[in-house]
Amino acid sequence: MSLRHAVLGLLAQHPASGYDLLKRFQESMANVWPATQSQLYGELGKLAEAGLIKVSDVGARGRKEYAITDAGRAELDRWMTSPQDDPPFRSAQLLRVFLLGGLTRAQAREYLETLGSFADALHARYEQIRDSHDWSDDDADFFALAALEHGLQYSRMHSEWAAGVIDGLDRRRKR
Amino acid sequence: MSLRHAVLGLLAQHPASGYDLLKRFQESMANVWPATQSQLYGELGKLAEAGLIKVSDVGARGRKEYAITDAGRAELDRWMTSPQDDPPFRSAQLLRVFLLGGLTRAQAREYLETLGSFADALHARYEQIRDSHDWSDDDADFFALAALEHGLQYSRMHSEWAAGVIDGLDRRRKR
DNA sequence: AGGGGCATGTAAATGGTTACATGATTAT
DNA sequence: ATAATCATGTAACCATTTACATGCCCCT
Repeated sequence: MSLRHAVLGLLAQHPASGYDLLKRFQESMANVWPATQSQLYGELGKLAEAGLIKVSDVGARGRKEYAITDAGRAELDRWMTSPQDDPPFRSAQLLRVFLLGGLTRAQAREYLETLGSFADALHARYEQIRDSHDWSDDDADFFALAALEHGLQYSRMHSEWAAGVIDGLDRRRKR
Repeated sequence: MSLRHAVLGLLAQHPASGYDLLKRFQESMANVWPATQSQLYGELGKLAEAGLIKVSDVGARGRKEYAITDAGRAELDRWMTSPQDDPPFRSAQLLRVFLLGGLTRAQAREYLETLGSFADALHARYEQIRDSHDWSDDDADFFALAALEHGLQYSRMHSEWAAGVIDGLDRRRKR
């Protein structure tokens, strides 16, 4: 149900076409909630059918501009204040950690090193976004930066955690 | 594809019935990859049909014990060393952060406080698991503790991050 | 005239959620 | 006897992924 609300939230800022939304989406929210082009167009259709958005203009090349309706605003508001029914946290990386005992020590160590590298690469990517984008001081950018900051802190933590587990493994081995 | 491999990984440790697996699963891996009873039984059926596991024994009350096959071991091994095609990270909580600019300052602040409280509650739950469970010093528990440690670090980081954003919001307001 | 970007969709398959449904055994 | 626990499944629905498919408009 989250993509639906992401779309609703973007349209609450101002009307846009699917194509517009896709671009705005991919360079911001897609980092915390990936979605494909087909999914986005699918949601637009469903939202329109449900009366939460409506076609506000039709332009060249069949471009359809959508605007949020009052019902849509109400639904968005409901969702914004309901973090308690968000989908649960899932991580295949951590799932694998539970099964590392079935691998050799060398393989387990290698896996943890890979996780560390992934986290470092992600951190670098986030830094690059932070430094290359030019941020305004409006609310939207303040919150986008807050989300980015979360990514920076998390990738750092993740990398350090992996290093810590490797240390623990090495110490274990020596006993 | 991850639940499938979680099941395979548990069966690689030793044979078990769906019912056994469900219990082992819910108190460990379910924290990083939730799954329901129906899903688990469904996967067992599909895995058996694919020849990755087989029924190794049938007991009272229609109890079916499953064991991993060689093909299953091969598939597990492939997955264990392929973190690069894990499903992407998703967080509805962070998605909402991007849309906080559409709320009043008070509402945005309240939302961030809620996130902080959720994180604190999660941290407490993890501490409780750490302290109430009695851990052996075998590999399985070493890695389960490593995953738990990740949870502890993450919930702490998340809470502090939320507090930091609230601070930023308050400072912004004063200018 | 042709290429790149604008613009929208459909279909099939897979995975996850929720709700329902049933029955056997064991311990008190 | 009866309640708790053991034990397995089905069905409908929704979300996500992947692949396919089409065509217009603008700039050079």
